[in-house]
Amino acid sequence: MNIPQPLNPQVLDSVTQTFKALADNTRAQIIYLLTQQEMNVNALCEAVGVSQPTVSHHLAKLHSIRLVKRRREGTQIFYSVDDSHVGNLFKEALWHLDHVRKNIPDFQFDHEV
Amino acid sequence: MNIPQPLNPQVLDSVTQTFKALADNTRAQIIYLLTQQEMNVNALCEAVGVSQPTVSHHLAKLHSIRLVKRRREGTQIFYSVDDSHVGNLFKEALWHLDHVRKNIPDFQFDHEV
DNA sequence: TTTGTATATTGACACGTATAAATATTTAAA
DNA sequence: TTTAAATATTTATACGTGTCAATATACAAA
Repeated sequence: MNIPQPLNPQVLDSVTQTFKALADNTRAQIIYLLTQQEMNVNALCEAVGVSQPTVSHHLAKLHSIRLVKRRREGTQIFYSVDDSHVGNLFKEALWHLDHVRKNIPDFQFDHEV
Repeated sequence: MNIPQPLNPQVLDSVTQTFKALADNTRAQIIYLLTQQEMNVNALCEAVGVSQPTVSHHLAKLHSIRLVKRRREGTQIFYSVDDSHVGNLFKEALWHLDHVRKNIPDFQFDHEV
């Protein structure tokens, strides 16, 4: 029985960083909203319900690993997801949860998206 | 300009929990190995390079949210990924990183998987 | 330049969690 | 029942990070 080769450390780090970016309620909500349409910082603050510095802090992190891109328009800055894989990541997660819910009836998962 | 409706809190929590499970080098490596083939705890310890209690701790977490399933064979317990979406999540993350690498040449990402 | 608005950065704090050592549990074999 | 091997649990510790308040910066209008 041969053991499969582990993922090389640098790729592993990159993958983990990507998942870390989505592993927080605030950032996940931000990303979800941005998969729907581009939004500026203030709109995100109201929609997500956290302070402006907190939203900016998260956006900086998301932008540093290229999960979102930005576009200036006067004093405002509009953010949007950087590529389609970001939305796909979300979809796969939701599908997994759907799989779990179907196979384990009393799993805590409220099903309206 | 209408603001999209945020993801409902319970679904958001579930999604975030799923990403949290992959947002750690040790767990991500474990999941990656298990997408290749089922393995027992000891084999995972050696392959990942952390202590047995640590591996068991992570496996318990991964199992609690149904990312992995287990099968007993004598004194050993073999773990494997619970459904195909788990592997797909990984693939989407790698594709995103590939997209980043292509569009931003000097992005720190070593490209052999 | 001055004023106002939008966004970014800094600093401090509280909380979650990854880790290993020690211990407990489970199972099979003697 | 005793012994050994595999896995799980408990405990304590150290580190990372999400949050907001205060402040700084960028831009546009007057």
